[in-house]
Amino acid sequence: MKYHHGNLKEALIESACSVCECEGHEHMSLRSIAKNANVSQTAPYRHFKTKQDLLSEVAKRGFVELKNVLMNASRDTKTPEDPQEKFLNMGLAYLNFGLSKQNTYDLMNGPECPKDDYPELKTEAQETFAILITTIVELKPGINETELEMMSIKHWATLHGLVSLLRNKDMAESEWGAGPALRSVKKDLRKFLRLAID
Amino acid sequence: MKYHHGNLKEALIESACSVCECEGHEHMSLRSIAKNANVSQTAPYRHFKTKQDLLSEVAKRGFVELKNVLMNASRDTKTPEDPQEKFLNMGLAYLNFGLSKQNTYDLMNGPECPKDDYPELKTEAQETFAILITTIVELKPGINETELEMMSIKHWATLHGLVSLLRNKDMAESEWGAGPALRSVKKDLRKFLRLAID
DNA sequence: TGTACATCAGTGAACGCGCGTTCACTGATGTAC
DNA sequence: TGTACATCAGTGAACGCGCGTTCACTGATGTAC
Repeated sequence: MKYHHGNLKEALIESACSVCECEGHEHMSLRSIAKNANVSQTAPYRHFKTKQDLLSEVAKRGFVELKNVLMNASRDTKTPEDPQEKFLNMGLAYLNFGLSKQNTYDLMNGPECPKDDYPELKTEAQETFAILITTIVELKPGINETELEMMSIKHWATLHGLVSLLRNKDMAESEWGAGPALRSVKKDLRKFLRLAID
Repeated sequence: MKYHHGNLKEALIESACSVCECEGHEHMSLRSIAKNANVSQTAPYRHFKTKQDLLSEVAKRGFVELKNVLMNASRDTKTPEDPQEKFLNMGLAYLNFGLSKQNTYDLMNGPECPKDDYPELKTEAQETFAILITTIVELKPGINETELEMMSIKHWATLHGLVSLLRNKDMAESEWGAGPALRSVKKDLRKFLRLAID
């Protein structure tokens, strides 16, 4: 170990991203992030003014990744002339991200990093939403402004809500009520999404 | 103040409910709940084994209230022969609950009170979901099991997701992207729900 | 009805923990001359 | 090229806070005789 790390800022962000997924975003302490980067607990203060500054970087990277995930899903669609299929793939990619990066997803959407305090974070979040809208416009060409807004929110709410329901252990593992339903939805997400998007 | 309170258990639960809404469920400390009930910080231990036991009581009451809210909405529908209208009113009632009792809503759906550890809480949660299902069956009579499951999850996810999106300050107050859309959805929730339920 | 006593329902002090942050410091680096 | 020195990027100790929980206690209540 050199005394001067060389690229500690980057290392801390990566450490924070990893701690976030492993420990959960509400258990991310500056101490554990520093320790995980093999550095003293006060070292982060050379690179970030506050803990929140570091967390917002994690959230920002989350949006960058989600944006890429969505764009890739759209690009890789076998039948690019079929906007329905395109949106379906994007929806699946969104769900997949939300389910595999749960804690990051929460941090991105939670109140811990107020987007008004972090312009870059805000931009990334907005651009992510923009991808969704763009695809919906393709889905229903000629849609008017109000309808477009409603459709966007509707689809987004469905995806967002589904992420939340599917990861709810209490529900998913229940033998009654929501449990079986959630399991059968999970078994064929594509089929479910097709129905949800109509 | 008498030394013996008389009904401290009930008073503590009510205090917890009020602290939950005022401070947020993640800031509920046993100390603040006790203080809010004008009692020493250790008094709760005469009535609850752990903090979690007390919190689960708050969540349970949340479900009881939500259940009532949903049943009332269904019962008070002017045109009981119109299941669509009935479901619409229930949806609005659900949204209203989620938006006005945000912290309780989070506690109910969050991981703080694992439902498997609190059978009564689990029962209440399941019964709440059951009301939703029942109404959907009326909505589409003759619907088969799988479709029913999908419809339930779809509608529930939409409601759940919308609660989350609408209370997101970052989004709702944004001047770009989701902001305007969310505001226009909020302005006419009924219209939005009609579209979302199709 | 009066009293001794077990039990119940409170109390304040304290423990031990983890946290964000500050402080005075030290070792490494780079640059002016 | 060598050296003095400013600056940078780390360090460990400590502060102050809030938390859940435990402990030994005390005041109030109810009940057996």
